Amino acid sequence: MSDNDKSLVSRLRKLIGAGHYHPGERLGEEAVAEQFGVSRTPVRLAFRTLEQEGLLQRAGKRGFMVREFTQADVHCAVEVRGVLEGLAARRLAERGMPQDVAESLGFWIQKGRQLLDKGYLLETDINQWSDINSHFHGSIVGAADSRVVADAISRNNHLPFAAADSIIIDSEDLAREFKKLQLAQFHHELIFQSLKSGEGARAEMLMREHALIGLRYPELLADNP
Amino acid sequence: MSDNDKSLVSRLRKLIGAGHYHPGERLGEEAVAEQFGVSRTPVRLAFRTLEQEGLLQRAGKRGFMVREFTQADVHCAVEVRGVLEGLAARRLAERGMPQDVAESLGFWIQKGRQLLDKGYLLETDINQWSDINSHFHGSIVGAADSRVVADAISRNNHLPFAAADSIIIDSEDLAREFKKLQLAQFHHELIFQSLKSGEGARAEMLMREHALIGLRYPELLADNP
DNA sequence: AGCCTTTACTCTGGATCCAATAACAATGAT
DNA sequence: ATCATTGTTATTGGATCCAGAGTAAAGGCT
Repeated sequence: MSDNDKSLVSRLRKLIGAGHYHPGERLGEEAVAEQFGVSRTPVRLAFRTLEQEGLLQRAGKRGFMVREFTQADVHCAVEVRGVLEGLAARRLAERGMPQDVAESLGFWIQKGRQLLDKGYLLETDINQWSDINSHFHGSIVGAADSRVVADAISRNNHLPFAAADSIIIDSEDLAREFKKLQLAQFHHELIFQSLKSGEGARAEMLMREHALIGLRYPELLADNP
Repeated sequence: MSDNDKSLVSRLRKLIGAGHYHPGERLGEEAVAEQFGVSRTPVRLAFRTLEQEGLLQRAGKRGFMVREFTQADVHCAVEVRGVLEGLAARRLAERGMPQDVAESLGFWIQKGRQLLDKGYLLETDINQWSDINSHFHGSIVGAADSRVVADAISRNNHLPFAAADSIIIDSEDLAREFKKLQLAQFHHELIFQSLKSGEGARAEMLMREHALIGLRYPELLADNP
């Protein structure tokens, strides 16, 4: 086996997220165990974890099935992330942002500017943006200084389409995607500003709106003038 | 064994919540297995589940320990519930409340009125209130019609002090507790009103404020005039 | 005497085995 | 012919076993 080093849960998570198993498909312990060249025991553990994460659900009285996600589910997951990250941002603003956090956020904003300043988007920029974005969001959540909040966010992020760095980039229309990232970058700067000045409510609302960027903005940014 | 019918996770959950195991205490699989008269296998499954729920955390490289919760954690968990139930309420208000939901909420509000109308509180009323309260909150979350939101809330509620029906009632001062429940009832009625008239933002804010009732209100409701 | 090394033992993770139960199929009765 | 009941099979849950890793303890070396 070549990739036994990665944990079974994360491998399964990836496969499910990638749509390798069809929604509603029933997963047998034996079958998966064999497929991964492993015994049933770790598979049983993994199934329970994936159930908790919401990727699997019990199929009647016996076994598990791949959970089906509707467009509405995607929408809700993003909105849940919005309110939770909004809470984190508000906490941070109300507590006052520590110096090192401000520096870190400033750094990632700077990186974002550098990436977008050239005025267009390349395929290779996408991963970089994803990286910048994760760090920006991660810094805020981390600085909110609450394991409870952080856990709630990370549990929600287990849904593959809910995580902050899961903006779907359409490589066919990099021009539109560029506009989207430009807007996201602008959001980041506004959020940073409000955090610095302790505007809790504003930071929260900006964060909530920012979460929706992948959902509702595409049509507004279309090319047709 | 008398109570083998209840699942191991829920039994452990209860024990941990009740403080039967000390925070930071390390739990050995063997020990717990023996204590419950069961083999190590189900205990291993249970431990992973409890870890996901946030009640246990990994103790270094080996085993699990009971997670410690600070006062700040309690506060955050309640606030997390606030924003999530707030989201549920707003969704419900924006979609328009179906007739059956309105009837159900009205019913529980009526029950609450009946309980409190006599003007004082008895020990025996506490469980009744808890029941009414769970149903009220449950109806709203259920009617929000989103498994993703409902799951996020229920995962947060696994923290024993975060659930909506975990208002700590001080039997020593039933007069103050009566004021608290009266206020909670009033919140319920306001929330109901805003839901009916489709005031999403108001419903959300009321729900968020309502969550805090167990945290910050006690001192305000003290007896000293 | 203190620190490092080595060894022994405990504990967890994975594999296999056994029992219980749910799904399925077949046969018989109404 | 259809439904019910019974028997068979497949699959899951629980128990035990084995191996590997981690921790603690003891002994030796500086």
